[in-house]
Amino acid sequence: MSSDTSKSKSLSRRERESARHRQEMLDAAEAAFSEYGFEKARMEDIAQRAEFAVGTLYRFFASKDQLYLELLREKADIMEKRLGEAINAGKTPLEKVRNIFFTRLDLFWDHKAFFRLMVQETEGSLHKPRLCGDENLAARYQRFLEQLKDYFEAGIREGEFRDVSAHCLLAAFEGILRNYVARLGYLDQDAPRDPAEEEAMFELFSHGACFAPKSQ
Amino acid sequence: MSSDTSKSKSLSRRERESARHRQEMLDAAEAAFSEYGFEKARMEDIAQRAEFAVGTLYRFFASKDQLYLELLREKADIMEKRLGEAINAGKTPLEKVRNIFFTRLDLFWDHKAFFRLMVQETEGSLHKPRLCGDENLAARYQRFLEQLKDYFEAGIREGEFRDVSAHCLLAAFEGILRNYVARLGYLDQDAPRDPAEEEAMFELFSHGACFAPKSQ
Amino acid sequence: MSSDTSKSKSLSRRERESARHRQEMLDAAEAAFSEYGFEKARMEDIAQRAEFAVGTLYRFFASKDQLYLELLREKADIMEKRLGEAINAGKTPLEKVRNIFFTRLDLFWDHKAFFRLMVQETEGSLHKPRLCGDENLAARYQRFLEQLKDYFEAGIREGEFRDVSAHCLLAAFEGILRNYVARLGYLDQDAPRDPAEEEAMFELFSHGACFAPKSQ
Amino acid sequence: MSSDTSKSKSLSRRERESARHRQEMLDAAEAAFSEYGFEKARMEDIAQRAEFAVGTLYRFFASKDQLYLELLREKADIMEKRLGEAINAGKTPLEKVRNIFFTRLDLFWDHKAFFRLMVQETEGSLHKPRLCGDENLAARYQRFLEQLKDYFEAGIREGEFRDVSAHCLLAAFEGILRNYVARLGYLDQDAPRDPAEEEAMFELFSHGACFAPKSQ
DNA sequence: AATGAATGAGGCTTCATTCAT
DNA sequence: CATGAATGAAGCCTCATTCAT
Repeated sequence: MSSDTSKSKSLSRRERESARHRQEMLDAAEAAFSEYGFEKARMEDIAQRAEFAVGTLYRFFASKDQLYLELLREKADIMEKRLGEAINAGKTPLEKVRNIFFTRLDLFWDHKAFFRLMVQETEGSLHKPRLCGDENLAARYQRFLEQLKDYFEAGIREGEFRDVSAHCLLAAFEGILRNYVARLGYLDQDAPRDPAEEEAMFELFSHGACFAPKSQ
Repeated sequence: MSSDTSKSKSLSRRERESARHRQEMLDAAEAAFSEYGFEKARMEDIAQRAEFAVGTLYRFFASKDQLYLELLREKADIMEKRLGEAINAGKTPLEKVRNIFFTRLDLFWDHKAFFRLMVQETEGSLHKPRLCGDENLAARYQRFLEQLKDYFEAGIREGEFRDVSAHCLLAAFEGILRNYVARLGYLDQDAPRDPAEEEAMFELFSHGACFAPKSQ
Repeated sequence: MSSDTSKSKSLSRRERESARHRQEMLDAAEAAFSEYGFEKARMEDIAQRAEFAVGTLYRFFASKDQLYLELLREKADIMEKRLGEAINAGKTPLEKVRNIFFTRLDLFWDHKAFFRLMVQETEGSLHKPRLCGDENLAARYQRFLEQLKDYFEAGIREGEFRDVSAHCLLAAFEGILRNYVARLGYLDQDAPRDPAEEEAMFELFSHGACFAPKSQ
Repeated sequence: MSSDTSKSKSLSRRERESARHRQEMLDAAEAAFSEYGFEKARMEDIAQRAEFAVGTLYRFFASKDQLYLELLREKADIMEKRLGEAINAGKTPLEKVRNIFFTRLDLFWDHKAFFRLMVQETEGSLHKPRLCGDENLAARYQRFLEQLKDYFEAGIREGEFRDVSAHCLLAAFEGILRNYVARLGYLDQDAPRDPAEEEAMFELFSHGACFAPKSQ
């Protein structure tokens, strides 16, 4: 990854340019897909945003599908990395879960366009062929969910979570988080970030909407 | 709403046939859109499922967009009606909210294909032109959300809900419900209905994932 | 094939039209491919010649390749049929060979455009993927050549042909015939049919360019 | 024709390099065109085979068409030269014809890839614009055929050939030769050279497939 | 001269929509 | 009303050619 120190400079002028262009295309694609959705976004839209000709896109990505896939992969890598760190930073399961919650919100604010895209395309589409590349993104998300479920299970054993089936916890967690993000990405598009609200959402996840029942 | 008793009898042979055909087309459209998504579903797919010719579709619906819209409108009407009844059946805000939760689950199990469709197309797409017909479905959903928010606000005043901002309550509620439904519609497609699980989800909404803090 | 006498008339209006249109497209394709070659002929050229829109071609043929293939198949069927009859009409191997020679010339004059096409595309291209459909046309031609070779072998045994290896006879025969046809199809495009010349060509095949060596 | 001895020495280092590169490109083009055919061969294919960049091809050849043309010209020069020598080496018309036959076979075995190309592209394509450069290759081949025809005419006058119209002799000769070569270039691609077979083919040209008729 | 990234016209194909029967 | 063949605009992709380095 960062191992070409000496020679990289000789090969680099071109290579760096190339990498930058590739990134510009991915960014343009992110914007276009996010705005129009995968189907409606035209390769020419993307090319124009990236300020390249259509043909140039095809020097970097074999097809529209492939471009989409690489975009997802790139983002997934970033998120997996940051989430991994966040998870490690938490000691107890609850801490881990909490870190996941807020890190995903951080990620949302850093990659808003991409989350719009995810919301549009991911929700029920994880099993769509388009999203199933070699390293299957759906599977990646599934794996992440499994991991998350493990924390819930651990948390239950350790008495941090109530004794509800872990996959219900998971569903509630994901639901609250994803819906909150979807709302911010669409309906309240221009609302600024509001830490208090975020805290409230997590609080709702942990303690619910109602007052605690008497005995317990 | 329901019946035009007097006039229907004179024209009815024809009218009833026509209405039946129209319904068959809507059903076919529901199935096709749900399976392929809006963009990928072809008018011919729909025609075939409905056992009509393509041209015939156009006698009933001006365009693919319009067909989609009318499908959504039809379903929205059904849901609005049943939800209205459920709401009326509840006395307190909490009861209303609870009824909404379970009635929407009932609706999911009665209109699975349609919910798949909603999950695919709705989440972030409510503002998409396609969905914005004359009577704006997005607006309808918004109106429903406003109403729901009112119940939360009332519930807060009446001490049934904790004193969290109503729109956070709303977001948590919608998130948990929608995500649960999305999961059932996609990942666990063949799982049978599980009332205990549904109850658990609602319980998570009301009392959260963690044990109640001591003092409160 | 010819079994739908009674009912065919009711279904036919459309079906016959359809068959006619299909044939018009095949004819247009024959002309276009023959004039420009497969690669350079555009689907739009074909559509224009057939006086249809491009899209209409695709109701009948799945792709340009497929259209080409069906064209070849259609012609191959015609030729196989007529050649079969010609072969049967000959008693001795020599007669069969002679009949093949002249029937192929008949076929040339009846399907000039197609022969131009064959000359362009067939010569060395029989093994090209494009030409290899389900019923492999290259294989069909090969099979025909095998059959022809059998007649040469039989003719050798029966003393009608000189004792040269049959595949050399075959090569000479095909060479003379195909080259003659190629010439007529291209260089002397407007020359009228000349039976004397045809006879001379066959005579050259049978007795060669030089006078017979003395003793033999 | 052959050498610019004086001037070549001053510029030669560069010039020789340049000439060598040009030749490498022509060879690469020969290979690519021969394998894929003119249309399907990409300039990049050629560049890669030649181990140059695409742009460099354009320093030597103005266009793909031009490159093709120059390739043909180069080969045509070689062949014309060798055929000229072969012709001169023959005393009588028959000897000349015989020499042409075998020299063209020699040329085939020395330039197999090119003959594959010829077979693919030449047969009926001599009148194609692509092949019609300034010095019109079709015309060159025509001129050669005219010359060949002259030998046949002379041979007829001198009693070496039977009294058939010279252009029929020509057609038979070319047909046998070209078809034999096409066969070797495609179907029996890996067959080794077989002098006996070659002799048999020429023998078939001269004395035909059948036994001589009694009286003559 | 050499490079190879960038260009963009042009081809194939799809599919919503129309219309003659 | 029903039909389904026909239409043609629009999208994806390829590749000959150019040009800044």
